[in-house]
Amino acid sequence: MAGAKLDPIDRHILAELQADGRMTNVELAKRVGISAPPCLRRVRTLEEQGYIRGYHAEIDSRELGFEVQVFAMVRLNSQAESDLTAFEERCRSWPLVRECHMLNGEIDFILKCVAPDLSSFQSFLTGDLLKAPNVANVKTSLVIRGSKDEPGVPFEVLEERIARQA
Amino acid sequence: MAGAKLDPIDRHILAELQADGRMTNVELAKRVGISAPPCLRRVRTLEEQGYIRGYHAEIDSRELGFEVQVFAMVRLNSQAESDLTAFEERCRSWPLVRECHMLNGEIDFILKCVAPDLSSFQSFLTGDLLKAPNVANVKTSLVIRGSKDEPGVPFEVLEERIARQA
DNA sequence: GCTGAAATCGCCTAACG
DNA sequence: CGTTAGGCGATTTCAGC
Repeated sequence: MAGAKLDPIDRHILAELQADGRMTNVELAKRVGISAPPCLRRVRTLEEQGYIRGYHAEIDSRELGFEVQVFAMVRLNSQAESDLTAFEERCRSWPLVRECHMLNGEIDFILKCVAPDLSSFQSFLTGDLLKAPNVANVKTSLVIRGSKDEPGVPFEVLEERIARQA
Repeated sequence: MAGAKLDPIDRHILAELQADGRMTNVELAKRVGISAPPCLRRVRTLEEQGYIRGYHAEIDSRELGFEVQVFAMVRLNSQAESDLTAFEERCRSWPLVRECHMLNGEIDFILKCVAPDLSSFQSFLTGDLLKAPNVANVKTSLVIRGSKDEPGVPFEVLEERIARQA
């Protein structure tokens, strides 16, 4: 099972840093029950091994004037690998597209977009996304309100699974 | 226009902390071109005013054994406000549901879920989500691969807008 | 191997101009 | 906003388990 190479302290460190990524190392060490130096070494190792991909401030995009959030469901004409990667590359170049996921089923890609207002989004939609090569059609849905937003790992589930198999 | 209360240094601080939330204050101060104490004061103010909602380590969920990501499109029978909030509350209680957004159009909610494997997700789907009161139907789409994942604010767009209106 | 203790170094964070 | 300065955290070194 993946993640089993980590001992309980490592998992505790990850959970704490996911909840508060700016915690000082001594505070982190106190919480996970070891002293500061080994705690710091563990954090560095977790970073090097790719368990921690980075640290980010969570910014309120609405406060900064991005009032609109939209999900766009995209269907392509061709699903050849080169066409898929070409579309992915385009998504990476569009700043209003914050996430892009390739899906199975009828929809090829789902995009999470932000925009200052509806008209900005519309001009992106008609001027960029719908004009991109190979795009067959796009269905968009406005986010009325956010109900839950906790990207990351549910450590409760992880611990439960590990406890059960132990 | 929102976000206009912030001067260029504040926006620069936000952009830097979004990119690296664990940067030291002196490093941050150096990058935005002021000395450390006023930089720290600005960060505290941005936190208090809600521009910064928190700091989080970005954890590789696949490395921790969550191999499956799924989008679930949910339609409810009733869209009365009390029924909507009841469903939102349920989503908050399900750890496998990491995001839940209320949408306009045919689909009432879109859920981003993670799970250790397909069978765990299936048991959540049939045992919890589909059995929840008021759920009319659920369409799920597996994430084949992630193409872009940069939650947060596109500061390039923000700066461009501010420059244009100046 | 791992941890923890001590010491150094650098950062944080007041107080003041 | 900058400078100063005292205290605290980060990080290395080294010894012990």
